[in-house]
Amino acid sequence: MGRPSKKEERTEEILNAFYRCVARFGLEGSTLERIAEESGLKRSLVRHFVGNREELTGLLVDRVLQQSDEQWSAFMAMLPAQNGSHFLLDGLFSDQHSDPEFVMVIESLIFAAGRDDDMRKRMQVWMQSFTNDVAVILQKDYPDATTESIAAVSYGLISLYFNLDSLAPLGMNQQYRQPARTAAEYLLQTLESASSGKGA
Amino acid sequence: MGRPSKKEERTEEILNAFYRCVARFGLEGSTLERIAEESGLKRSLVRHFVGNREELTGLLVDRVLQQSDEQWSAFMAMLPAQNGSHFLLDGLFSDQHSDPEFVMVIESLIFAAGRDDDMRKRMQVWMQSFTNDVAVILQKDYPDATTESIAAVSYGLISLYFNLDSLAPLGMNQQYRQPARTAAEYLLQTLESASSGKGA
DNA sequence: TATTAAATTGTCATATTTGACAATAAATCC
DNA sequence: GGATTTATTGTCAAATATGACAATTTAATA
Repeated sequence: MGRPSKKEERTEEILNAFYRCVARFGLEGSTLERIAEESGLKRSLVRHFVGNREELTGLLVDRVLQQSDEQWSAFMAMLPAQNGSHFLLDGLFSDQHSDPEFVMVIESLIFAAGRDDDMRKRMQVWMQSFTNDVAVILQKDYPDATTESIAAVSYGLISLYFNLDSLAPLGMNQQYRQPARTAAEYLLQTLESASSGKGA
Repeated sequence: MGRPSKKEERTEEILNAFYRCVARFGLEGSTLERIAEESGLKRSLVRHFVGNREELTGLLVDRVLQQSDEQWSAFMAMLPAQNGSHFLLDGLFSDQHSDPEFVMVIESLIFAAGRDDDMRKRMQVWMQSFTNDVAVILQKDYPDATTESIAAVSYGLISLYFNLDSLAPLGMNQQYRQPARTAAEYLLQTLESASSGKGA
């Protein structure tokens, strides 16, 4: 009995508000006051439902990494059996798929990870698995490529993609997306020429 | 007459302390208290010599960008007439030349630039001229390469370099430096094959 | 030594952020 | 309606960051 709990919905609202705040003000700039205002709730309620600042950020990291994994898994599932590499480029470098809020949140978390051991470990794992997945995709298209070249190109593609994120605060994304994509294609071509097989 | 002014030395000490604080705590985490503690001065003195927070950060940005420009200019001046591209790779991707503190400060400034119009403009100019300089170096070695390919490879090299910075908070630099350099070499090779002339 | 200009110290007021908790209101079940 | 559980509001205290300024000390010169 008793009054029905709104904990789940409220937690959802609060984390969404937190997410938006982090995208705009960074993690440190996202005070409980701001989160409360953004979610339309009183600060006391934010504390009541989610807890203190530490628990709040923990839940946000959970949420962001999980959503990122889900979207990435969905993307991977859509990859064609052959030629997934070029499909990957479309996913990483087309204007349409870019999400400025997500970009800024990830940037904020990476930045904050520098001063938070737990967060750093979790982001490391996240980044590592991302890199590995890309390597697997490449290896499938270029089975004859060496491990080193696959690793280099994987890291290269991810760098080109992430650098668009990193420089996002400077607002030069529009200007840099095309060269980023072209450079990514160059890297892929490197694997083609080295590989004997079925490179696209 | 009167007591001799220590403004210059003190300002120097304070900005150095500020620099170290930003590398460790980020810009927002570098409170006047911390800067004072780090410099061994009272907070009142920090205010006395440098001014309020806004002037302080303005001076720090001056300092960092100027030092960066100086070092970059010095590096450019050392470039050989031919084959500067490979010399560039050594400069960007060798362990020895990496400066973790500088990396973190630049990261902090780029990040903060997202919420500071003046800083953003200054960082844009800085980044732009960096990109241009790289393009000029490449064009000299690969005169037959198209403008697009030069732009793409320039951005690619810079991405590989900067991404090491961006991921620095995750502490994976050691792991990623080698693939970064290999990918950079791949990008250069692309220009070689496209160019008819004197590529190394 | 007296004067002067600057360094240095110390203090007060204010705003912000956060944590803790009491008090009230609302919804559900018996 | 009464009991119970939770949402919701409101308030107080502590910590921190900053700005402003008075008071004192120090080091030069005349």
